[in-house]
Amino acid sequence: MIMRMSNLFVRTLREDPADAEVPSHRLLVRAGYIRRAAPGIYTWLPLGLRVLRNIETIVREEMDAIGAQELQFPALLPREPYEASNRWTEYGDGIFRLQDRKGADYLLGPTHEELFTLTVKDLYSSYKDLPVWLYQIQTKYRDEARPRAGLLRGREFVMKDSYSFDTTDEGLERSYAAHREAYVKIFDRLGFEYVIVKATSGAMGGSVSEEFLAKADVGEDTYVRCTSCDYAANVEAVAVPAPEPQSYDDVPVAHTEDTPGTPTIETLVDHLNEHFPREDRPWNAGDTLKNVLVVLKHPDGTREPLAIGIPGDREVDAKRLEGQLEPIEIEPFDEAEFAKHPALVKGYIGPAVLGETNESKIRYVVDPRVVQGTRWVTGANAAGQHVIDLVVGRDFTPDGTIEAAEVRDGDPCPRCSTEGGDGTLESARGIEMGHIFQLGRKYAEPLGLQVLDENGKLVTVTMGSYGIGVSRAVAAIAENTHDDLGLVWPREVAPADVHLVATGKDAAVFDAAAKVAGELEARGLTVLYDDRAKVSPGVKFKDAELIGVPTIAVVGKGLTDGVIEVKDRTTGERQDVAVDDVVEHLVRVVRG
RNA sequence: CGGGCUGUGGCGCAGUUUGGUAGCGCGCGUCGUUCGGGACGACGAGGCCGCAGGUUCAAAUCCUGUCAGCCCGACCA
Repeated sequence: MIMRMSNLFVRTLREDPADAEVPSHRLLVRAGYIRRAAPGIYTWLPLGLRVLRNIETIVREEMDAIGAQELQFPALLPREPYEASNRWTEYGDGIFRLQDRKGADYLLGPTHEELFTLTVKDLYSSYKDLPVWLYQIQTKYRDEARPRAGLLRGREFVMKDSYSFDTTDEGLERSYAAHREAYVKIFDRLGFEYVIVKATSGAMGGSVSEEFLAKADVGEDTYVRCTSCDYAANVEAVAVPAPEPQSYDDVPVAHTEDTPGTPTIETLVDHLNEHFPREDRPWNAGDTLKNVLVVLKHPDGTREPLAIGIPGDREVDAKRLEGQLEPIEIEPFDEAEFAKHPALVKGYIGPAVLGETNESKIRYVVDPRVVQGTRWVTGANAAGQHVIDLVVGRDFTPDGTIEAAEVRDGDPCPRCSTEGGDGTLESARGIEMGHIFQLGRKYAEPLGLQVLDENGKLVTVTMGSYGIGVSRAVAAIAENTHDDLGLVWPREVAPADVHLVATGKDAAVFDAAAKVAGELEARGLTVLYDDRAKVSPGVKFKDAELIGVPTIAVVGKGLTDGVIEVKDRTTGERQDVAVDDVVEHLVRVVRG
C-alpha cells in the first residue's frame, strides 16, 4: 500500500497545541494522528488509526494463538445486567447513562464482565464446555472525573478485554498463566519498556492480580521494585514485612507524661529528647505511634470513622489506603467529625480510647510494623500529654492491621527480607497497560453462572479477567519511544514500513521515487510517500521525523550519483544505497 | 469535588490595566522566484473576541452571572 502525502488526510502542526502537556499527546496531535473531539474523546485520523489497528492486530494474533475466541458485545447496553451485579449504583457517576424513547435506562459499556458472564450462562451448562476463553476489542465509555493527557486517560477508549471460565481453581490458574504468557508476547511485540507488577484487584474484585506497566515518568501509577531480587509491585499492593513479635519483659510500665505544646510528631520528638532523654540513642519520629482518623464512605452511602495507627515517621498514603478498602471511598475527618467524638483530643489521640470496645467505639487498625511487643510513644487522649512505653499486646490491642503507610525508597523488600536477604525497594512511575486477575466467582455467583460437573452437581464457574488498554497503548508507546524531533514508532506498530521522501523539483527524482514506491508496495510493504511538489526539503524532513516511521528513504540530490539515502529514525544513522539495490535493502531492513 | 490558569480566524498568541475602525506569526488560496534542513515577494480568503445579561453615545476591553477547556490533588485500561 502507498499513502501519498500530497493527498493524505493529515496536517502537521509547527507549534505545540496549547492544551497538550505530556509528550505523547503533544506529538500525536502535532503529527496529525489524532484530534480532540470533546474532553477525553479523540478522532483517529488516518495515521493514528493505522497505529491503533496495528496494535489491535498484535493483540488479536496473540489472543487467537492461545485459543481465545473473539466476539463483540454492543457498547450500548441495557441496565438490567448491571443492576444484577450492583454496578449500576456502584459505578456511580463513572458511567454514561441514557434513556430510550420509552424511558428505559441504558448505559454505554464501561466494562463487560456482566455480558460475558450472562452470555456464557445463556449458552453453556456443562463442565464439558469448559474451559472457554472469550475476548473482544471494543470501545469503552467511562465518564472520568478528570480526563487527561490525551489518549492516556480518555472517556472513550479502546480496550481488549477477555475472560476465562473454568470449573476449578486449578483450571483458573492455568487460564491465568496462559493469558499471562500471551500478554508477555504482546507487550514484547509492541516494542516498549514495561514491567510486570503485583497489583491490587481494585473495583473488579478477586484475588491474584498483576499489572503490566509501561515505564513512563508521566504515568499515574507508582510501583516499586527490589534492588536485588525480582520483586515488583504497585505501591498499592506492597505488603510491608511485619517484624517478629518482640519480648517486652524489660519494658517499663507505661507512664503518662506532660508534654505541653506537642501536637505534632516533630514537636513531640524534640520535647522527648529534651525532657526524657534515652540512654542508648535519641528519640526519633519512628518511635512514635501516630493515630490518623478518616471517614469511610461505603457504596450504599453509609459512613463510619476509622482510626489508623502508623509509625510517626510515615504519612498515610491515601491511594494505598483506598486500594485496601475498595470500593469504599475515603473522606477526611473534619472538625465536624471531631465534634461528634468528644473522646478524641486532636493532636493527642491514643489507643486507649480507640477500638471498637473502647470509649470512642471507632475501629482501630494499625500498620503491620506495630506488632505484638513493640513499644511506642503515643497520645494520652488529653491535651499536652503523651504515654511512653506503651506496648502492643500488653497495654492495648488493635482491631487489626492495614497497609496504609507510605512506601519509601530504601524500605526493605517484602520478599528478600523474609528470606534473610537485604534487598530494598526503589520506586518509579508507570502507565497501566494491562491488568490480569483471577476474578473467582465474584460475577458468576450473583449472576448465577453454574454448570453441571461430572457428578451431575451444579458448580459455580470461576472466572479470570484480562484487559489491555489498546488506545492507551498508542500513547504509551509514543511516550516511551519519542525523541526531541518527534515520534519514533517500533516497527510493528508504525503507520508505514518506509517513509519515502522525494526532494527538489527534478522530475527524474519524482519518477525514481514513484518507481521505488511501487516496487516496495509490490513486495508487500506499506509506503508513506512524500510526493508533494513545491514543498521544500526542510519541511519534508521535519515532517518525516515528526511522523516517526522507523525507516526514511530520501530520493534527491544523490540520484545523480545513483544513490538513495536510507535513514534510521531511531539511531539517526544514514547510508547511501545504490538505486538498483534500494528496494532489496529496504525489504531486508523492514523484515529484520 | 477542592486549588491554579485560560477562553480572540484551522494552530500559536498580542490587544483587556487606560472602552473608540479586531491585529501578528504559522497554516490556507493565486501568481512569480526558490528547491538537502520548517525559502521569498505580491495579492487574497477566513473572526456572533466562549455564552447571557447589564453599564455606556460606544464593550474583546468595565460590571454581574454562566458555560467550557487545561493543569495539580482524591478514581481506572
